[in-house]
Amino acid sequence: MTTATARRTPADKHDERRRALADSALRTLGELGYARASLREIANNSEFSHGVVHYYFHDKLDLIVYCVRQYKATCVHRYDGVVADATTPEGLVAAFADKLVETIVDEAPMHRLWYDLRSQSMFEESLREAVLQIDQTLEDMIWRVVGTYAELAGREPAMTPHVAYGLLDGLFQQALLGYLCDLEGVLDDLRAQVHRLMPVLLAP
Amino acid sequence: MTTATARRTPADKHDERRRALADSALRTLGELGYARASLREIANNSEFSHGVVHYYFHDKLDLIVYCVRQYKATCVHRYDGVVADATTPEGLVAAFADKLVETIVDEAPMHRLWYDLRSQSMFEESLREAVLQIDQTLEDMIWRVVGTYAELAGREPAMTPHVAYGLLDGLFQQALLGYLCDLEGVLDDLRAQVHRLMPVLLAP
Amino acid sequence: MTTATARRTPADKHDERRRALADSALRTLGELGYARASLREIANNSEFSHGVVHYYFHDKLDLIVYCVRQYKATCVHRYDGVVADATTPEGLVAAFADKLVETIVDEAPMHRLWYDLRSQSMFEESLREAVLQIDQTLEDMIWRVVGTYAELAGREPAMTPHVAYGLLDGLFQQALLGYLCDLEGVLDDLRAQVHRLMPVLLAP
Amino acid sequence: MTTATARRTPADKHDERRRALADSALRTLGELGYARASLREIANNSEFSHGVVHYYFHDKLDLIVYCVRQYKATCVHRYDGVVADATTPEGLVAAFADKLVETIVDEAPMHRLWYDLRSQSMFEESLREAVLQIDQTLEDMIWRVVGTYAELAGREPAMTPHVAYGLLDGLFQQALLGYLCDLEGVLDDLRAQVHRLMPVLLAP
DNA sequence: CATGAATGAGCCTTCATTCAT
DNA sequence: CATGAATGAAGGCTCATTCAT
Repeated sequence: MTTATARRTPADKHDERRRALADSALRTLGELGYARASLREIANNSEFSHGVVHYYFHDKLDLIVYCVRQYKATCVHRYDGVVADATTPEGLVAAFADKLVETIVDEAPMHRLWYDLRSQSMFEESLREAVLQIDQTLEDMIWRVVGTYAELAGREPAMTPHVAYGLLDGLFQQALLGYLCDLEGVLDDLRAQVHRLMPVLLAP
Repeated sequence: MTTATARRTPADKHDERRRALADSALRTLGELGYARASLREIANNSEFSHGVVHYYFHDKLDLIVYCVRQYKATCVHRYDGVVADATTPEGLVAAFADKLVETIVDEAPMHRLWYDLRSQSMFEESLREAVLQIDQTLEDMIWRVVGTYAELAGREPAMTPHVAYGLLDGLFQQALLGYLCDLEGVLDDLRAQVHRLMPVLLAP
Repeated sequence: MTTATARRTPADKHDERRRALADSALRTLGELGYARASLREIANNSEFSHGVVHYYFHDKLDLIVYCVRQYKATCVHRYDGVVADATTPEGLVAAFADKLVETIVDEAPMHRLWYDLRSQSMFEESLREAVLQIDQTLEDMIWRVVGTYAELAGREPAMTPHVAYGLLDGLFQQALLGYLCDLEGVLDDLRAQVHRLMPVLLAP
Repeated sequence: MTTATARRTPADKHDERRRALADSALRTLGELGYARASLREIANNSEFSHGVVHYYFHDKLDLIVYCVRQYKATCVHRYDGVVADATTPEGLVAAFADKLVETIVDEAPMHRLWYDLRSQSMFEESLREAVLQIDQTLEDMIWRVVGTYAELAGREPAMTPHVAYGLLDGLFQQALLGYLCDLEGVLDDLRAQVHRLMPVLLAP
């Protein structure tokens, strides 16, 4: 029987280290982007030594994919509360839009890192599998929101999950870019856009 | 009298050279992306020497911005024919959707380069001005399509140019990624999605 | 007979061009020093084209030597007035010290260029002849001051021209360095030092 | 118990490496001067690889400043023996003059490197602090000689440390230049000049 | 004569990766 | 296991010099 105080297996420790390393690396990666973040810089900004990175990750690609996967794994639950707490379609839309705006403000570096990675995957074959997987979980996440919205509204979604995700992601990306460029009003615009878009996603 | 074949001014030659250099560079850039395409590689894949790149461009950023601007300057007229030739709203949508699919097939490397550049601009301040400008011209381009579509349909657009562009760009990006990942049916899907989305862009 | 309006010979024009080019180059050279001043930069900061430099000068060394020679040729007469106008030994010393201070303020870039060149000559064989020649003319210049001073004082110099030049140049160089480093009081110090040193140069 | 042969700390090893690297670099630097000595060449002329130079030094400036500082740190004790062993003023002067001549012969490359660096500092702001510091230690060194000389002679110095250093440095520099130019008699001249100059540095 | 386009060697620096300790 | 020293390829960029026009 495994008790709470049982000695962790080496494999556990290995995984834990990877997680901690990735957590730390995400800060640097989000700040500099994939190409500009050197492994040395990543190690320097962490509590780990330079060599340990290659001990726990095969190479830079391996590290970044792990990092983004780990980050997106938490992302995927960002709207769980929104979905769970919603009682009216309007309320859900409002909470969802607020959450979108909030995450742009709070986690802009993480989001731009994701878009960076997705862009790189268009060039780098070896990134594609991970990117496609992550994109799918994001699509699922969005679809949970849209599905709940449809239910609460008593209507049917008018589009596939893929389209719903594509549309919202396009809007989100534009807003993120605008936010990073210090453009005025992009966050309020995003909120308003989501309010107007959501009803359109449902069949009349 | 100055004929069309009159001696070109030195400034003209200089511009012409930049254009030729950029044309050539776009091939390598589209193949490798911004970070992986070294100026040496770009020069090697062209008829120019290594030094000439620095003779005509101040630095790598200058080159890539010029390249993408030049490419996007032609992009911007891609749908001019679609708009000019359209006689019915359905015809315009069909032609527009076809053109979107066509450019994914024909110019995928250029499109991923653009998304790469836009992602990098989220990290690199110095890219932002150019990216914002280009994004604006693309938005205008899309708006000419939507505006004409509304006119032919005798209805009003239901959203701002910015939103229309954001939505379509989101779809386009997903399709491009799917295409590059050899996913089945993404092109047909894109076509279908556009057919379904366009009416939604108009007020009832 | 050669009139004032006679056509200049090609050789004259050639020399004139060299002079003009050198005059212009001195500005850039004095600003950046030998190693950092590129021929392109020198040409850009002049009214001449890039290629013309190699037309009138064999290479960079040739140019800089010509430049410094030309500058030092005028330097050499800097104290002519001091010498000619002096009526008392004290007056000469005062005027000489003032002139030394003045030239540090007015022509610091030229002086540091000279010291740069002289340092480089310690490494670069091909500079030595020119440097030695210029040093000799400077020594002669200093000696004219010291000689006149001795005459006015009715005493004999107590040291060779070489030593007199070495001592004064050492002081001057320290003052120049201090001046360029924005050290306080270096100019007044130099003046005072010269006042105290000059009598020492004469036999009791 | 920690013995003298105890394991050196990593920091010690790091410093030791820097010292060894600098020692090696000084050879190339003294041969070619600052501008002409590339880091590649410096590495090639050492037992170290190219990359290691950048591992231990931040950049080229960092390296050269460290090198010259290290060299001058030993310089500064060159006349300690002269000062310690002197029993008569004449004896001190003779030993001092001999030592000056000796170091020109033995370490001309190092000395010209110093003058190169000092000249460059007139152009390059970032060198000034180090140059000023080194100059000060040299001034102190000279002053220890002059002070002892005054004591032995039972007289007072007639000038400030700064002036004494300036004068002697001027002479030394001329002698170094002459020596490097293979001029005849410069070393004997220097010796004689120092013999004549030293008494002048003292008040009557 | 004069221009400035073109060359290509070479410079400083960065970096992922390897490996002895 | 972990460290950080070491490597060497590669990158962006500068520049003196050459040469066709």
